[in-house]
Amino acid sequence: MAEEIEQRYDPAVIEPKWQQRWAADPGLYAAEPADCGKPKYYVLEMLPYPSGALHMGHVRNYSIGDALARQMWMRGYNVLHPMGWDAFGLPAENAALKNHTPPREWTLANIAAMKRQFLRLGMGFDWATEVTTCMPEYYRWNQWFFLKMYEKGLAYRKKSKVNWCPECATVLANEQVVDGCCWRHEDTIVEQRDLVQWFLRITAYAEELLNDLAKLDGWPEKVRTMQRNWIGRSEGTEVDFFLSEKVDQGLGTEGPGTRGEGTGNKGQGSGVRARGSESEGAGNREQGTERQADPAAAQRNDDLPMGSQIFQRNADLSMGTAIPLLSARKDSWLEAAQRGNAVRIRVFTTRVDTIFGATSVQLAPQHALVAKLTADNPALKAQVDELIEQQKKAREAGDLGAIEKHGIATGRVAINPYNGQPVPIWVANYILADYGTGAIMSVPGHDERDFEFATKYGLEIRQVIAPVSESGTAEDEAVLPFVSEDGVLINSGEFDGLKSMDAQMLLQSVASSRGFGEAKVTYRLKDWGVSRQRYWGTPIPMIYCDKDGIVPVPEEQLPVLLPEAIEITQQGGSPLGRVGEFVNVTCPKCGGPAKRETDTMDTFVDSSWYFYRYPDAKNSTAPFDPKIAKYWFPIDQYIGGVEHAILHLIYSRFWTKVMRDLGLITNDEPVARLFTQGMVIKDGAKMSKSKGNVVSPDDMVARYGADSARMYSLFASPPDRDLDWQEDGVAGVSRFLGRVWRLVTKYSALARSIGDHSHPFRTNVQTAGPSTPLRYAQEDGAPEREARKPEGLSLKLLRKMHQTTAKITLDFEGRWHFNTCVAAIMELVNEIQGADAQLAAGALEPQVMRELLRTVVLLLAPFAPYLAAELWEELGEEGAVLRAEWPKSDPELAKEDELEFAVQVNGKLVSVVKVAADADGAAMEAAARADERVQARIAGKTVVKAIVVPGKLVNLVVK
RNA sequence: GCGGAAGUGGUGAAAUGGCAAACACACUAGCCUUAGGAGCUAGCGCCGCGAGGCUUAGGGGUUCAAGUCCCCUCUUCCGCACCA
Repeated sequence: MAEEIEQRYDPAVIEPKWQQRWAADPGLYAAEPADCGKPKYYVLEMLPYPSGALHMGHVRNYSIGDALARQMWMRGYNVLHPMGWDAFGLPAENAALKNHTPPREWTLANIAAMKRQFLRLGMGFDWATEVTTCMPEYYRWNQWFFLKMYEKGLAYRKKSKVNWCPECATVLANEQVVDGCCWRHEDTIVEQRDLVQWFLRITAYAEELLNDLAKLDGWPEKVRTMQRNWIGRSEGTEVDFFLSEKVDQGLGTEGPGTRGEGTGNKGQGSGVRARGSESEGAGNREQGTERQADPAAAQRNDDLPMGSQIFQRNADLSMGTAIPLLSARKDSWLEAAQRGNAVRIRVFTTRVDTIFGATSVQLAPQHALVAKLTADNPALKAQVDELIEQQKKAREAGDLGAIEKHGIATGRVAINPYNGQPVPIWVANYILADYGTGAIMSVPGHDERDFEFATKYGLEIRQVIAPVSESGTAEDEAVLPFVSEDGVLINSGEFDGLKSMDAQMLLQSVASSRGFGEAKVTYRLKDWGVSRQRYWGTPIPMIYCDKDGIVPVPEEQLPVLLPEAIEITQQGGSPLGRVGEFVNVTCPKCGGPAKRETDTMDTFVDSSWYFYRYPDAKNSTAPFDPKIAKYWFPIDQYIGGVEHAILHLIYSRFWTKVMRDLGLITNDEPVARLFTQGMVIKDGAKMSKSKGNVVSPDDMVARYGADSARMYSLFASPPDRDLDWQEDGVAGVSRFLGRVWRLVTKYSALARSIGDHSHPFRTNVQTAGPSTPLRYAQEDGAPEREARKPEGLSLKLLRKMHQTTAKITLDFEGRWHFNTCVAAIMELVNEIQGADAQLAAGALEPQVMRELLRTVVLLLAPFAPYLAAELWEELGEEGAVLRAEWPKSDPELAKEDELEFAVQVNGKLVSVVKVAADADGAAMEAAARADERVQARIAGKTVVKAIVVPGKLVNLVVK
């Protein structure tokens, strides 16, 4: 009786037992040195933030990575599988406010708690290489990197408009603003503030970050697309329009930064006029003309060689002659404007070929020139302020794209440098100050947005691109706006007849040679603002001296330690600013009194390079040894949530390139293969406290054991899809593991009874390296034996076993459908169990039984490590199952000797027929025609055609 | 609006263009009794007593053959969104 009770699968007994044994063997999950002779495999899961408890998303993430790591160990690789803590960050400060626990204490306690969870889950991490980013041993290297970047001009300070989260009381990077709100506080609208901030010059690598995406063929296309969009490269042209009057004698050659005082008086009342102009059609053009202050511009028509044929219409472009001719031409109005230092309005456009269709210039409300133009015109300024307000509201609501277009005519006029034509200057709420130059030329004939705007305000719409007909000639008729770049220029003076693309190049050359523009590549990506006005982060190692200005902390003085025992508040700027002994230092240059930077670094700095630290985690003289990094990098497989597709992964790529240029590493990219797993959801919704649908891993482990929780998270759906957590499913997996346990314990004595552990039924015995997984290998030292062909039940079960092994091995190689892997093991176990009556009667030789049970345990080992360890021992095997050799599938034994195939008549399934496995197509067809049900279907009809797919099916087409 | 992914039983899901629904969950019936979050047997897409027919969001197409490929529509999720 008592014995019977003991014979139940009880993870609550098995798992703690093995957890203890593993804890006593710290080398178990340790990677070996580079010269171990094995191929390396670096498998990494994204490190968690130590919030205090793991959630189901973690369990899933780490179950995937751990299964992979374990399988690679079994395949003989030198596996690095580390873990660490993304330990800086705001929640620690919030906790400090709430509970009066110092952030450090709170964080370390959380780490301890979560580490216990990891250990209880049986995750195979090498804790000897643990990295905790809030420890000085780690963050000193953040500071070191910062100094290196400062030396190379990659870290710089500037005042700028920044995203400010009132809830966090700190600045956010662009990447951390989601729909106008804080990424941590979805309901908190991000404000814009002017602050002096430290930036990392990620834009210096924009081109490489973009181009190298092409190399990352082991990354999901989705992530690459997201990064491509985020970088947002756009090729175009910057062109100066000239203000037809001088705003300020002394200045005016800059674009958006133009300074100067508006003359003001001329603009008075123009805003009112703009509204009135709606009914005037093209009247604005006249308005511009009459306001022209530069007499030279009035001569434009005489200056333009409208009829001259610098190159022939529709003829091939001859740049070589065209450029010098055009460049040498002298337009008196242009010369006058340039000589007179006329104020330039620099616009960015990707369609400079449409510039003859520009019928206005549109400025962002926050464009520097707008302030000058409205300085003496309160009415106009009030209207501009309204546009700014609209833009701000739209930005906050997150739907800048849906903003209703509003604009105001300034009453001023700008001159198109290509033809001297005046166009009115407007201010519009759909123009962004921080993209391009903050100003555009509006071409309503060939741009959707400009068309909408021009229609609304009655601005002129002029067609300058004609679609090309099939015969290659220009068609003058087109529905406007015609936005295609597949067209030829019309109404564009001497450029008429050029193809759009050719015209872009030519117009660019003309602009640069005549000094009013240039080709320009613009990125959406902005430099990475890393200053945070918070305490719990890496102090920025900079000192401000009245005499010497900005002075970097000398390298030998690192780390700049975070002071302990300070009061955390969210008021009055950075908490460090109130710690006198931290702030007040002596200047490293002059020895005089100076002050430290009191901002800390964005925590994404920590996670940008933490994985380089793992292989050399104890290094106290460098962030890591380049030789060690060279061996381990790039990471072979990185696994994490898709929510890090932009932030973490683009920063990490940037950091890698910087480290490469510092000579620390040789790889261009940190990660060869990236896998983004799906979310864990419950009842169709993301788990969250507010929805009350959170499932705790501790609960699951307590009720069903770690193996069941882990295996369910792999079984319930393929890893890239979302997983719906159903507790009944966990129970089902637990029952399955119970069946395995009963099966193995029932026959383990039999399996153990054989002293000779060689395998009687291996047909193509040969030694195989880790990279040839499907080949068969003999166990170490065992003598080769004569192959025997198994029969009957042995054959049936061994065949299933070899088929299962092949399927799972293949899945690990790439497809990663671990759900069907688990299902396959279930099928195998079901089949063995289905023969239990025969097994109990002794139908199998002990060797076969042993081989079956042994293989089941080995196949289970990546998914249910505790049970596998227990049963491995139960089978009398020595050593860790983790280091046992992954089973090899023997194709001979996996092969079926009977073939079942479908027979269709006119594509409809009629029968299923069996033939010998080696039957050819003719034999299959004959067997198909002989089948009764098939006969009934084809009787009295003619078989027109017979499609035979060997090994698959026969389809008889009849009439 | 643009781009991407997805849509299959009561549920999670499976299926290199070749027998749709493997493996589980839930459910139903029966057995067992150590009455368990246990085990075993059988059933379980829909219609139909049955023979048989129908079925992968809806509609079209390609093919001997389509859940799978192509086109259109609908729905859900994700990303991007006046980026000039």
